[in-house]
Amino acid sequence: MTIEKTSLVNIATERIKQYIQENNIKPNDKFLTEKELTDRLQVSRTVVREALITLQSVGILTIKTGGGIYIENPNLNSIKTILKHHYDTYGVKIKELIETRKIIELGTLRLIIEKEKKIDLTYLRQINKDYYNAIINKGDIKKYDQAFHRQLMKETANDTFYTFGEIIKEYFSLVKIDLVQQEDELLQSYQEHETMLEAIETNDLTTAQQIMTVHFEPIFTFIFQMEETV
Amino acid sequence: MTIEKTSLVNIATERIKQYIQENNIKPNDKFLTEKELTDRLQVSRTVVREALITLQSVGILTIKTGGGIYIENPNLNSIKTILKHHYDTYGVKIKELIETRKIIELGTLRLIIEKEKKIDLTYLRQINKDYYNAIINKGDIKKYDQAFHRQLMKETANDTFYTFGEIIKEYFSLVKIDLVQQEDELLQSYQEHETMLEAIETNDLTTAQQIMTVHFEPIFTFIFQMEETV
DNA sequence: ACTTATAATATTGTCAGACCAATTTTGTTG
DNA sequence: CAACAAAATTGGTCTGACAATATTATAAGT
Repeated sequence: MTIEKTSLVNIATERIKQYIQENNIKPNDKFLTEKELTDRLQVSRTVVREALITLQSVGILTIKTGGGIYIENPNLNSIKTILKHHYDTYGVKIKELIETRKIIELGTLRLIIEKEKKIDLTYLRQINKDYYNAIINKGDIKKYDQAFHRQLMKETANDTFYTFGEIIKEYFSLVKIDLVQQEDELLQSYQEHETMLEAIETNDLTTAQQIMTVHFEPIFTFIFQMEETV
Repeated sequence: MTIEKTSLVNIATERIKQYIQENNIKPNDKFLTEKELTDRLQVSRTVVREALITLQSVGILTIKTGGGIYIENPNLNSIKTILKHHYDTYGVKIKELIETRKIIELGTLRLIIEKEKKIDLTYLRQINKDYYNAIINKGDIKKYDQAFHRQLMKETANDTFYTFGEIIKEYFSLVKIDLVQQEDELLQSYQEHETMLEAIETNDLTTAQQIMTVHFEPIFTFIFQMEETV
């Protein structure tokens, strides 16, 4: 497919990846040392090191000074790092990002409701109650709002979707939007959460998505105003 | 946030990234040479090289043998590479991936229809016509089907969404699904495309999404059968 | 026997210098 | 001016050395 320019580092990198897969080496396992790799691959330590650094930077393994090399956990942190640089360097159109986020949230509702299995609404209601208390007591509002939406995504019982959702949320969080909301607006937000849960309970996708759309409106309004003033 | 263990390579990597951003160096621009970097950063060539390789592996720059170092285009190919390894090593639940894909496609329709601006339906109809001909003449069916869905995503006029969609599609393409469809099924697929375009034309989101759901049914059926036989 | 402190060893981090390979630049020639 | 050749530039790989850190082995004390 892609025409890879052959270099010893590239070859070494591929062979190491292959070795990890074929030998079914698990995350957190200790990997071979640099010396063992130079012996096996018959290349210089320079080449081995550059290959290892490449693999480290894409989150496949971690190198611990003096401690050896280990297989990294299959989190997608390296993707987040890439997106962060992408954001810092090229920026992103905030409106586009919010639209994307909205699509994900609407999709979350669809996946939940289309699933047959009933979800744990009690926990979601608990989170929303914490959210309510945070509003009243001037607590960490954002924390519980995020927890609510994250838990919704988890309830899709779709790890793939959840992972992509997390990546987009991470990307989203790079945008610092100071959406100062009054208490009454926040309470309405709390109420929308509640209504959404009811809609989920009755498998009413249309209503749930409608509420979610409303839920996103303040932020769209905010962006619209920002773009106007500029 | 993250506690970075200080190493010269890490420092060099960060400083190079910073340099790129501060000096507003554009993609495809020629960057400093290894020598210039060793002079500026006052570290050995080894450290500079390892930093450069790190940055290359996350798609920030490319190193051309003998030709110098260049700023990479802001594509997200490195993310695709990471996902590919992730897929090869840990696999993915196909059903989850298809669900995710479906959410994206449904979101595509929403974004298009919620936009005020009219889209270029002529081009989409042309692609679908090519799709039709491919079916009749036993041509490259998949190609035109993919082109159709990609063009739809483009019409959202949301680069961020499009990019994420492409990443998911790329991830999706790793799964080799041999969905052997008969000519009549393919023709129905063609017809669904056509109906979708009509729904878009009349801003009928509900119908458009309904057709898209139907459009995905054969593949879900296929997966369901596969899971049953196992 | 068990813990703790210390020494020895292993492993990664950085450096310097050399030579090779690919590319670019320069110079020469027609 | 164009085409080719030579030289210079630039990245690719190797070797050997020493430093910094982590791990392991050893010895001492209870």
